[in-house]
Amino acid sequence: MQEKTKNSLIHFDVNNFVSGQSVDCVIFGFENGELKILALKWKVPGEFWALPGGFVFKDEDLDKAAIRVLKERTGIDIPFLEQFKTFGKVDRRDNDILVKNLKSIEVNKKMVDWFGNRFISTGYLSLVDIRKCSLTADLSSEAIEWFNLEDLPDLIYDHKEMVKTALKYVQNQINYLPIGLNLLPEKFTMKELQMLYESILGRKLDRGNFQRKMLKLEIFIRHEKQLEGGAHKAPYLYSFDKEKYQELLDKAIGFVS
Amino acid sequence: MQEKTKNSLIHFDVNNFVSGQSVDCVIFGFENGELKILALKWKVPGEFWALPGGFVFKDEDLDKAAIRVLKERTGIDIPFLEQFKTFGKVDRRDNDILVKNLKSIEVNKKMVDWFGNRFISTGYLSLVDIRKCSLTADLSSEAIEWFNLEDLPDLIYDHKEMVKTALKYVQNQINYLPIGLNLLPEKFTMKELQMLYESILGRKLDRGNFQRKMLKLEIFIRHEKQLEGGAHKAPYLYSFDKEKYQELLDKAIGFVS
DNA sequence: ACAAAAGTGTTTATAATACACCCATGA
DNA sequence: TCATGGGTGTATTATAAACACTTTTGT
Repeated sequence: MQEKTKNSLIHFDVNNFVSGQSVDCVIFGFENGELKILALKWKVPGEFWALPGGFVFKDEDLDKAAIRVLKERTGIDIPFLEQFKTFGKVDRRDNDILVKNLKSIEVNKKMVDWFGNRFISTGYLSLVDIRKCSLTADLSSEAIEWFNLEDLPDLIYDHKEMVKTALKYVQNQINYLPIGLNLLPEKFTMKELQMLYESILGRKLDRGNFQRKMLKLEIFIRHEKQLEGGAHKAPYLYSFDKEKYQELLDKAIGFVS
Repeated sequence: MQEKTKNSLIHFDVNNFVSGQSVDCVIFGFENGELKILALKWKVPGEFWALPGGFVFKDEDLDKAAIRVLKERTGIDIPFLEQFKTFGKVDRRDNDILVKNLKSIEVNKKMVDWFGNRFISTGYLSLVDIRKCSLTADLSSEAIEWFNLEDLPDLIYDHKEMVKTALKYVQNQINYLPIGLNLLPEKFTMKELQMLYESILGRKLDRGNFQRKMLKLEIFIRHEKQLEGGAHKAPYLYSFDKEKYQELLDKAIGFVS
């Protein structure tokens, strides 16, 4: 894009956007048995981390805006994000940080007005396989990084609250919806799936019971054993039977209604 | 706030509002064993029914706006509404209806622009006791009415979808949260509570099992028998033990997290 | 042979479901 | 007294939870 300037914020035309409305994305990733969250570092002096977020075009569906914004800001290209809550407190944006940000870029009057506005932000979430994501921070970001839940840095505005809410949302969903299709590699062990569940729920589960409960769902295909491994019995490899997985999703959603 | 902006569409000053953002309320009521929904009829030629909705003041939290809008448009004064989803499709508002509405009022340029805008609307819901509600339609409404779910008339825009989504939301919640405190009269029979559940879930439940399941929650106070009644054994009257009810609410919410 | 982790089985407790029985009441 | 609906009991099945036993594998 525009190479001559260091910050892409300067170039966008506020007239193209719905004023006062933004979207923010909570992206959960899973790797090495750990649940992680994606954050961007602002290109301003100081340590300002934020969720990937952005604005909504006037002729764009809100859901579509979330997908586009995520793609633009992180490089992650996924066809669906789940809306989980809209954040509408008047003072949800911290003015000090805002001013700092504005000063760091070549502001014009219109931009100041735009950023000075009160914004209502709709939160979207998704769970992704970290290894399938090639991250590309956009021009307004200095860094992009996966953080473990426990050592997530301070986030600007109410973004920390967004993360908490998103996590609760997923924890709740996990009770009646299958999970893992886009989070785990094609083939995985039951141990890996269990670690995913444990990292989302934040507690240990019984190995035997977990295995039986999962297999009873009948959404798995069992493959040959994996050869590599430690000094122990080699575990089976599974993959999702995508048809049955989708059926279960549909059934569960239908059941709720 | 602004006194004269209070009720009528003609008088309100669009400058006071966040542009492009609205709230709509799905209010469920319960009476005579039937679940009902509140709708307003627009003061325009034709039959245009809509959910009670409105706009958000620039210095007002989104949650607060929903409470105020409901009060202004229906007279219902409740301290809390539950946000369930934000509707952000570009074409969610039907332009024909919109134009009809604009023509029926004394439009000025600013108003036309305002209503011509694309609006993103956040849906809020609540469950209320119909007998405790004294309804007062606002000046922009010709009528206000409770409708049975089955004979709900056509609603404008995407309001029918909002109702469906809200209902699913409540059906889902009922599985892990107690319900009924603000929906039933102070004293009620188990039969009445069961009818409430059945009307929300849309299916019959077993009488004996329902009773036992409820009583095991230990959130009820059992009173003396009701004297009136048909040719049968008089049922017990119950009321909610509000402390324990709240405890259960908190516990369930805490459990999800 | 042994430790480690996988696979599977057993036991117990709890919850869901279906339905049966008796009781109180007004007509 | 009898039909009606209310309160309660029981038997069956399903699910959850805790934990034990056996198997495979590399060292």
